[in-house]
Amino acid sequence: MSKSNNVYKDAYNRCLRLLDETRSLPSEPELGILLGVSRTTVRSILARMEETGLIAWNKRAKTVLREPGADDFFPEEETDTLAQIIERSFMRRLLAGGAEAGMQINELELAREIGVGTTSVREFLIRFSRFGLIEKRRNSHWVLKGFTRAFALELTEIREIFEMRSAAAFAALPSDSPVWADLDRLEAEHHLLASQIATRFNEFSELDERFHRLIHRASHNRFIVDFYDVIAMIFHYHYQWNKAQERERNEVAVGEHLAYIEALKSRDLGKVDAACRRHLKSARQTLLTSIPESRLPMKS
Amino acid sequence: MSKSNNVYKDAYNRCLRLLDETRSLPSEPELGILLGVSRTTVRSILARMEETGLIAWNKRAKTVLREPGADDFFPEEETDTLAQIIERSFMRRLLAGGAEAGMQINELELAREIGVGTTSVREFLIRFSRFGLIEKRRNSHWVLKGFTRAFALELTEIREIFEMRSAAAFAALPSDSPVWADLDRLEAEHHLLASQIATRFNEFSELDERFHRLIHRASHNRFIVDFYDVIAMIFHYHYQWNKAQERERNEVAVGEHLAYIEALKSRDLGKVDAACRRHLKSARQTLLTSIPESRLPMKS
DNA sequence: TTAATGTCTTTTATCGTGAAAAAACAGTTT
DNA sequence: AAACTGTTTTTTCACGATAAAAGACATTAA
Repeated sequence: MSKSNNVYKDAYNRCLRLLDETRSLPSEPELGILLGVSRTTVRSILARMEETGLIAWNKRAKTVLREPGADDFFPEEETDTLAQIIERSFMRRLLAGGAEAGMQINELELAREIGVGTTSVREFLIRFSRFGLIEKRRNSHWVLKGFTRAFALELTEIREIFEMRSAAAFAALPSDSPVWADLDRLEAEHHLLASQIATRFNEFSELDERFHRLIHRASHNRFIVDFYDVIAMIFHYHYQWNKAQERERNEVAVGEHLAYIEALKSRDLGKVDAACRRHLKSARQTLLTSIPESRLPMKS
Repeated sequence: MSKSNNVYKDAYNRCLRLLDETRSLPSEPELGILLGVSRTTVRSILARMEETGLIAWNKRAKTVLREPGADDFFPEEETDTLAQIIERSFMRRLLAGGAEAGMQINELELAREIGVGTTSVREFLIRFSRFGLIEKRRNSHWVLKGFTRAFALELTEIREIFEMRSAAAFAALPSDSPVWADLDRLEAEHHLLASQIATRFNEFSELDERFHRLIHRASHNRFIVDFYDVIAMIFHYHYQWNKAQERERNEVAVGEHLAYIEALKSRDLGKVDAACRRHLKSARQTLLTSIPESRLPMKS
């Protein structure tokens, strides 16, 4: 097996959902843009839809024949990228404990264990290395640096520097900038979530990321924007891993975000500074408490 | 051809230089540590040295028979890593002009042009992407963002934030920290270089990097330390590219470094701040003047 | 009994290959 | 003519294979 057709499968599933809404599908190029894939993939999708009797396809005419059922969809797990599969698998091992700092990472073993080629694992590790959790020994193995207290502190230190700057830049944006409308929209979403926090608390994670990314974008600095990838990745797995008091934590965070948004809208730099600082401090605290007391570092 | 033996060749060359200094070589493991390679490679080196009559090798006895001549060395270009070759080639194209922002990068074409496999090019591009000069379109090609004025400004903005912090942390280090000795050594090297600036000005680049890395290490933050890789990479090629007033520029920079070192040693945060700021400002200026006026950005 | 050498095994670095997906080209329809 | 469909070419993605290099194990010398 050379390359999985997950792009096709994922796009196919998304296309199925489109079928509910219309009587006939748009042109091939239009569908390509809609689904974010090439026309080649669109045509494969259409071909299968015709085969399974979902649509009648003749040149421009693509008429919907029936509503898609549950079996028409490809299984979720077949729509993931190899990179996603490897990352998930790797992070599970990393967070599941037994991953001592200083431990060496074996490409071949990882590849075999996950059931993929070594090239994909190598490429993943190279991409992943920018998160600061692993390091390469020249001409030799990778070394795990570990998800330690030190890591969390270094990460949050930079995060705080960057976010304070971005927040200040955000507040200084002219009032006709479109970001204010984005902020209003996010504020409304926060209010909505706050009112339904008891049942929807687990949706905060995604809102959190969108909110902070909006702020970081105001820095107009690619290094600051890109650094948020590190934070997002860590928080993503952290949220999945640490479910203790999740509801309470998220409720507090929503409140902090609302105060932060309020401060931004006031454009008062002092207030922005204070609100931002308060939120970042509690975010750091949350992250730190989830990290087990570090064992003694190994001799390298 | 599957893998070049540049590790062996490079280590061989370095080992030849060792031959001048002694009558007999140390044990295999010791040599391995000295050269930074495995014993397997050491044995290949010894085998060849025996073959070419450089040494007599019998178990522990490795006696030098003759001084190595110029032809004993492997050609310099055969000792480079593939990664280095690709990087150089890529940077040449990037800096040689004709590399408009927005242009797409073709892995296959690059690989063919350099004469290497696509895997190596892919891995290079992934590693290189953290420098912020290129970006990947999902499931598709890479896009060149260009070595523009905006890039230089974003880079220097972060550099300045990080270095000011690191410098302050450095100055706060206890006097029994070994870094002060390192600083003294670097200061002496600066003085020496200053006195011979007319002929050795091109050696500044390397000294510059060592000096700044020493300071950044005081931050004890892997993200700050790692970020210096971006700066080092840019300055490395910048130094090679922009030879205008090289001597003058470096002479000024050496002076600034010496003032900066002086300030650090005084441990006076105000002085450190001022000296650091002055140097970073002129470094930014130097970088900016070397970038051609940016053309209008392309429509994406 | 420690530390070296000699030998064998495992892992990394790199390539060529082939399927998936994108992109380019050519011919049609409106 | 503009936008679409049909067809062909090119590029990306991922694999298995192989030489270089590292590492582990067994043996021998000091």
